[in-house]
Amino acid sequence: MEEKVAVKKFLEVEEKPPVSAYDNMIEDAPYRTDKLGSNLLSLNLNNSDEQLHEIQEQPLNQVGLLRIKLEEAKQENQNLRSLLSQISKSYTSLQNHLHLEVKKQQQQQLSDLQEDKRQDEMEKQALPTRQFLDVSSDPSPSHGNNGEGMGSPEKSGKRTGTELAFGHNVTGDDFINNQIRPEGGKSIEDAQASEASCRKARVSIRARSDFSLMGDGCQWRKYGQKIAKGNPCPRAYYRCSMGTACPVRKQVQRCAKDETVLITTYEGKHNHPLPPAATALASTTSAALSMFLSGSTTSQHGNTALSNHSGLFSSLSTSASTNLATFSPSASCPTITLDLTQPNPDNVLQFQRATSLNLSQSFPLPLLGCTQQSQGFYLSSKLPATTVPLGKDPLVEMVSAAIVKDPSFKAALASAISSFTAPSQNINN
DNA sequence: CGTCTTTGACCCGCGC
DNA sequence: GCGCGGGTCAAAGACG
Repeated sequence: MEEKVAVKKFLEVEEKPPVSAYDNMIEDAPYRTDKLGSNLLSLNLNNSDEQLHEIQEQPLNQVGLLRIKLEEAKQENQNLRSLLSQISKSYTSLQNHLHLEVKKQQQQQLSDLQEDKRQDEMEKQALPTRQFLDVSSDPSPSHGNNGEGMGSPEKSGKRTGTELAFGHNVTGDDFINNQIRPEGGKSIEDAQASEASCRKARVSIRARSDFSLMGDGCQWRKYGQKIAKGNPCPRAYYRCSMGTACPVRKQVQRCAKDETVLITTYEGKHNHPLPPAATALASTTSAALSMFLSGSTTSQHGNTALSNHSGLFSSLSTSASTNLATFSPSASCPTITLDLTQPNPDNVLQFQRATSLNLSQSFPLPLLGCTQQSQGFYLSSKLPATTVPLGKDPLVEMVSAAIVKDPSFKAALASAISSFTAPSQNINN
């Protein structure tokens, strides 16, 4: 009887349906691990002769059924063990790889900085001539004639993307302002407009889900619902209810073409601390948006920062070509759409690489209130080649500590990730 | 009784 | 100016 319960309990863990592609993956892993661990333990404990004898006294069909289930559980147990050892191996090799790449990256950054310094010095030497040319061709007040000397007023404007990228105290808004400022008389208005658009910018996530809401770690209060034109499915409006007067809103709507696809659009900036699950999502989405914003700004203005982001941007652009991430820079409200309905894991990883790169290399844009640079999905065989050292991020630190401490957590995490990378298989089952 | 959801009314921006 | 559509408000009802 106890064994029956144990088997049922064990299977219960596997039956727990994934809520959505994005749904509290990390949050869920410890739960699954705990459950799996305790269930495996109880299975082992119950697998005694005494228990078997007890089972033999039961009607034949029940015993047979239980035996089959027990065999299944044993098989599952074995699978988990092999998975665990496999993951341990990959983890070790990944860690080594990461250390190597981090070292490489640091050396690269150092040489880049030296190169920038050299270029700056050369530009300073050439400046008198250029300034003369600029005054005749460009009436912008920011170029000379402002009585603040040659170098100083341009210092903020002339900061290269590289300098900004490694200035850790630079906010997203500062970054954008700094990028725009050197562009002449309209710079301040441009910066303000950019700031406003940034505040209004939206991140839209498409994910397959049978549920009417995507679990994102935040608490939401519904304040309206509307049938939008061209879509029979109603659009629901939610406001964040975690903080007092938090300005963050989200819209949830099913896709008109495919009702299994849930489109969640976030707008605004949280004014309160977020739970880890929400932080991970917020950082991922804001990183994607910030990259697109910086990419579009730089491409418009032809700033030097482009060279530093081109890799990231092209990487995301490639994603865009596979419909993973698209950007609609509508004048009032730029929106980035992250499509998590694509089953190809390469796409997911590609985006992952781009976002983590951007987060670590450029700046933490707190669009959705992410003040920590926590990336949710770091464990993959295609780990980004260039990231901040593991351990700078509290969440990453926590996860890696958990991995080291508790091997079963690793297995649970792996299964969570595999369910994430193959959403079409798992979510709808 | 407090909190949350529902839903019709209202506001506002945009295009014609 | 008018109509349309998206977004928000707020009263009423549901629920625990």
